[in-house]
Amino acid sequence: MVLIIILAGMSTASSDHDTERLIAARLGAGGSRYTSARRLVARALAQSTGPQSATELLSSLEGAVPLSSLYRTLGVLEEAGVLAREHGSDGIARYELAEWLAGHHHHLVCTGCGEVLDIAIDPDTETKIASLIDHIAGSADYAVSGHRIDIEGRCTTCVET
Amino acid sequence: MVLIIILAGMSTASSDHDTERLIAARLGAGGSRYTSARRLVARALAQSTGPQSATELLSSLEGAVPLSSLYRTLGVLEEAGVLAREHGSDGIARYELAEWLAGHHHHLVCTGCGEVLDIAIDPDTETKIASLIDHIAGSADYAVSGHRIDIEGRCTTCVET
DNA sequence: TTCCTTGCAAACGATTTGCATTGGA
DNA sequence: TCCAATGCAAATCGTTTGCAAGGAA
Repeated sequence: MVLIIILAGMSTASSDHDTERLIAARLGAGGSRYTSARRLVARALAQSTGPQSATELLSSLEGAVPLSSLYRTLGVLEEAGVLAREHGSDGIARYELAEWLAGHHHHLVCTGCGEVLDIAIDPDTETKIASLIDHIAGSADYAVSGHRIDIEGRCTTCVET
Repeated sequence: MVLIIILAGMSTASSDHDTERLIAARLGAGGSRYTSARRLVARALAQSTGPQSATELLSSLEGAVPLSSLYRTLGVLEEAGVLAREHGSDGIARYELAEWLAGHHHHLVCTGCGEVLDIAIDPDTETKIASLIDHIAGSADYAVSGHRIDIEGRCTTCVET
């Protein structure tokens, strides 16, 4: 039996605090400040259930960060390795905390509405998959550094239509 | 031992011919014609080693198809299920033959230059991975319909820098 | 004749950038 | 004080669309 866990963001105060400290340090190392706008964006992403687009962040931040600054913030955080950017099937960029902050996980993508959910596969299964993929590294003429698995399907809302 | 095969496009004349016939039928069923522009695009994609962007296609077609028509062609072919569209980490749309034409495969993505290579994992490994992913379907509240695996790494050119 | 298709140019929307202003160490 | 960060407006760039002309059945 394989278990998957829907990740619902950092939940304990201590891990939140930890994350903040790690981000501040990472930014500081690059000569950047952990300003309030950056804090707001990082917190919003730490609490989301999946990658967020700039527009989605804009509305959840309720105008606290103007669009151009939001993009610049996302750029800085990505540059620093705090965020990972990806593009869904709609071509819109979505951001989430990098794996070293959020943990290794995969995505459940709804082919209907485009919603993306973070999922963690149970360690045993993850180990098996990782080992299969590692084997592949041996035969590819590539310096393999990671993998990403998207599972496609329809969410409970979209499966009806 | 796990083998991977870099797919270099349809190579035999018979399978080329087959592919053309299948595409024509698929388009015809939807009331569309398999015109010369569409033929050119489909052929270019059938011969490529990985998904191609509109711009890349534009240059490989050497102006035979103007940009707006190219986009419309890609749209029609995607709509008909002949092509699959995806977005790489750069956010640019890339197209390739749908799996029922090209076969099930995964991608080797260079994190340096963004190049994407189609790879087929040997059937044994693919079966193992597919079965693990199928198991996941059992516990997710999603109607799972497929999966995609991207293996990230650096190609021989980019690994040096 | 009747639709489908094409191609130019204009429109769009997500993202980026120039530049003057603000703010934190 | 000094350099990073901000925010507005304008610019980019991939992509889409309106519309009139061309082409196949």
